[in-house]
Order: sequence, then structure tokens, then C-alpha cells
Amino acid sequence: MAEASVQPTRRERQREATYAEIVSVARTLLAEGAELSLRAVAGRMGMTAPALYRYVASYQELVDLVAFEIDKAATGGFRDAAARQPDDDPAGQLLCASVAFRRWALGNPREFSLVFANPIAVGACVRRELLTSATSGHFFNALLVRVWEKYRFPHPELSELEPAVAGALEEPLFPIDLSLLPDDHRGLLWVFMNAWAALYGVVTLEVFGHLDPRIIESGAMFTAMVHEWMPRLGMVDEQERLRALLASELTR
Amino acid sequence: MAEASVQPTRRERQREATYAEIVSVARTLLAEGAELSLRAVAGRMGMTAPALYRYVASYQELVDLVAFEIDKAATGGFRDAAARQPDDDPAGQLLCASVAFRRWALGNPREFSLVFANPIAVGACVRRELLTSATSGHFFNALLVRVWEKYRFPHPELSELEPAVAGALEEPLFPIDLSLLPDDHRGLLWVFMNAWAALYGVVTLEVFGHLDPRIIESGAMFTAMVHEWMPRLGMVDEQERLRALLASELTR
DNA sequence: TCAGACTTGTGAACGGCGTAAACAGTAAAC
DNA sequence: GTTTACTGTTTACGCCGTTCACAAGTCTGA
Repeated sequence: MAEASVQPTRRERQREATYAEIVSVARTLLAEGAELSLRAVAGRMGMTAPALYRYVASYQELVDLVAFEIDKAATGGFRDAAARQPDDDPAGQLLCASVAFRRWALGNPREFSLVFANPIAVGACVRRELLTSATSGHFFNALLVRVWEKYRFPHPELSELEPAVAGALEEPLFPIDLSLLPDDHRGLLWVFMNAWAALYGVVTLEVFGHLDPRIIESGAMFTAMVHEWMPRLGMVDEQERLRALLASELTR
Repeated sequence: MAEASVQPTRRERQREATYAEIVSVARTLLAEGAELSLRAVAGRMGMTAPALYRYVASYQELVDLVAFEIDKAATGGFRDAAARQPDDDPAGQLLCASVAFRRWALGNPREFSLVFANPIAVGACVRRELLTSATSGHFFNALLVRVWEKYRFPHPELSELEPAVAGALEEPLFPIDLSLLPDDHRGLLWVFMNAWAALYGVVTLEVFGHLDPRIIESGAMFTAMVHEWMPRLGMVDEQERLRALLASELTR
């Protein structure tokens, strides 16, 4: 039971490496359209399936792990998309990140399903679940806070909201980065959640094909949703510029 | 190659019955929380798995079949919920149906996933997919048309919409029941689709647990979404009554 | 240094899955 | 009454997650 020393031992490093390779191989597999299975992952690593149980307790744990990693990687992509806009234009950054999110989801439906439409919800594995949407959640939330800092759009006070909501915003279960958010503006989280619901709804609808292909292809519903939300996020004076940016991002 | 005669023969009837039993048993299985599998269905029917291939071409086809049937049954529930409101109150009916939809989804997450978050989207099986959401889609669309007939809320003209959208609305791929909808008000379909996206988004978010449990339990986001949509659907004069109805339906 | 403990892999096995092919019995059609 | 079509079983294949006993290799401490 030796605790980790200051310096990671050779074995610990090896172990970490194999761990990383498992996730990496799993992601590759998934990206190739193959089924994600312990045997397939092990096989591609030149190992047998039971060996993976030295690293992962079950198939579901592998899935959770991969989902988390995928979310992290995808968030990196969103961050890159946002970074193409000047730093003093959080609105433009949010738009670009949202478009990037949609594009990624449509281009990687399997990965999207894994991360955002997992039936993990059912009880137990709450911690893992909340963590899963942590990175992309963090990112979008931080971006929205920056938008608010610039435009100071209105948001409800905790006292105006239902007690259940106020309670949830006061001590959120999600690992939201509260340090970015002034205590007396917790109501912003409610705006964030509603915006997220709108984005999530349209994208999920598109990914799962519950929409006319022509509408998906044109991005019309996504555009309509964003247009509808822009004023609510204080983007009123620059509507034309932002709409143009959105359109150009969509046709990239 | 004898075509079906006027009267169904004994064999045809038997076949139909087994067919129905397959779907029924599959639904039972699903409702019990068990995995849906050919072997399990066959086993419960006192048959062996390969026998099912006389009725169903593949596992996926069984899933599609069951999904369709589940959607039909669930829609029946929504219809019942709507029917508890007077016939001249389509707004109240729509509210009740929406609440019923949400309640069903939260109470039957597996079934909901099967019908509304199926990765069927991927290419090929388009017909089946569109059919799947046909019954509930039909129902909600018809209800919304009736709301419009009463309140005459504004909707965009086809000419105002993007060509891709206009095209999709002119000859929809979805088996929308166009007979209910006057030709010169096709723009209503666009409103319907956006409303559906909002409903779908919130409910899916809740079902998949990407939301604080306290917020799910309180129904706050669902309520907020409905409140936001009511004016857009012309429900302005009766807001108080409808909001009260919504709240009471939620706590049923 | 050498024995013991711990770590990480293999191999075999269990039960379950979807699916294919060959075959048997039974009902319908001529 | 013979032929045909239908509906089921049996057997088998190759996948899956998972368990367990076992073999090596590696680290640890007297």
C-alpha cells in the first residue's frame, strides 16, 4: 500500500501509459465506425480482453472513460474555434464555439451520443455523469460569463426563481467554475442552463435525424435558435455583424 | 404467390397474432427493465431465437418495430391527457399533452431513448425513422394546428424563409397530415418544428440527466420553456389560466 | 542476495448475444 | 394424395463481457 512517491516510479509510468493507450485505441476504434468492445480494444493493443480488467473495472467504466476523454478533446476543438475570434469579442467566440459544437456533433454522431445522450442517467453513476459534461460545460459557461461581463444582459435574481432552482444554483451539483461568476449574479447560471437546453435540443434533434434532411443541411433551425437567443444574451447592437459571422461560420 | 384474399385465412391470422405477440412480449421485456434481445423474446414465447427470423429480418428491425409500437402507445397516452380538457380549449390540450409527453419520457427513459434518441439516423433506414415519429408527430402537429385555428398567431410565410426550409415545408418528407393545414399557411409547420425542438430539447436533457436533479424534479426548465412558448402560440389573453393548468398538471 | 509479495499478463471457460444453414413436421393447394 | 409452402427446431459460428486459475516479471525488504 505504498502511496505515490514524489517521483512516479517506472511501473507507475508504464501503467499510466497503458491506461492512456487503452483510451486512445478505444477512440480510434470508435472513430473508424467500429463497435467499442473490450475485446477489440485489447486485440488492437496486442493483448487479450481479460488483461484490460487490470485497468478498468467493467465495460461501462471504459465507456465512461472514453466519453470523458472525447468530451475533453471536443472541447479543445470548440476552444480553437472560439480562439479564431478576437479576445474582446466573447459574443463572436460563443457563436463560433456553438457552430463548432454543432459541426462536431453532426460529424461524429457516435461520439456525440456517447457523451451527451448516454443512458448513464439512471441512478448510480451520478458523479461520473456530471464530470462527463464538466469540460464542455465549463467551457461554454465560462464563455457565457464573459459575454455577460461585456454586455451585462439582464438575468433573474435567485429570489425570483423557484426555490428548487435557487437551491440548485446556490450549490450546484455540476462542477461549474464558480470562481468566474460573482456571487450576486448566480442567476446567470439559469440563463446559461436555458441557453444550453436550446442548443442541446436543436443539435440533438439534428444528430438523431428527427428533422427534415434539407433543414439539417441548411442549418436553418440552428440559425433560428441562435438568432432567437442573441438578444437575450445582450447581443443587440451588433446583430448584423454577429449574424454575418454566424452565417460565414456555418458555411466554412 | 397467392395475394391476400378478401377474408384472411387461418394461417394469415395466426401469423398476424404471432407477429403481435412478438412486439407485445418485446415491450413487456423492455418495461421490466430487461435487455431487448431476440433470444429473450423468443424464450418468453416458448420458441427459439431463429424462429423469430420468420417474422423479422434482423434484430434492428425488431427494435424499429417495437419503437414504432411504443410511440403509438405513448401517443395514445398523450391523447388521453389532452382529452381531459374541453374540446374548445386546444391550448389547454396542448399543455396537457406536453406534460404527458414529459412525464412519459421521464418515467420510461429506455422507451424514450428507443423512440426519440435512436442512432437510426445514420443513412439507410430513413423511411422507418420518419415513420417512427409519425404518430406522435402527427398528434402534436394536429393539436398545434387547432391551437392556431383558435388564436391565429402569426407565422412566417414560405417566402420569408430560407429556400431550403421553404422547400422542406412545401413537400415534407415527414408524413405530416397536410389535410389539416391550409396550403397558404405552410409556414405554420416551421413554428411547429421549432416548438418541437424546444420541447424535445428540454425533455431529452432531463431524461439523460444532463441537468441538476433538483431542477428536473421541480420541472422548472420545462415550465420556463412552455411559458416562453405560450405567447408565440397566441396564448396571451389566458396566460394565468393556462399557467395554472400547467402547474396543476405537473403536480398530478 | 534471495525469498516473498505484488503486478500484469495469458488461457480456458461460462453464459449470452445475433445470425446462418440444414432439416422436420404440418397445413394448404392442386 | 401428392406436392408445395410455411413455421418451427437443432446445430453451429463468431462475437461479446466477465471470472478464475495460473505463469511470468518486477519490486521490496531482511
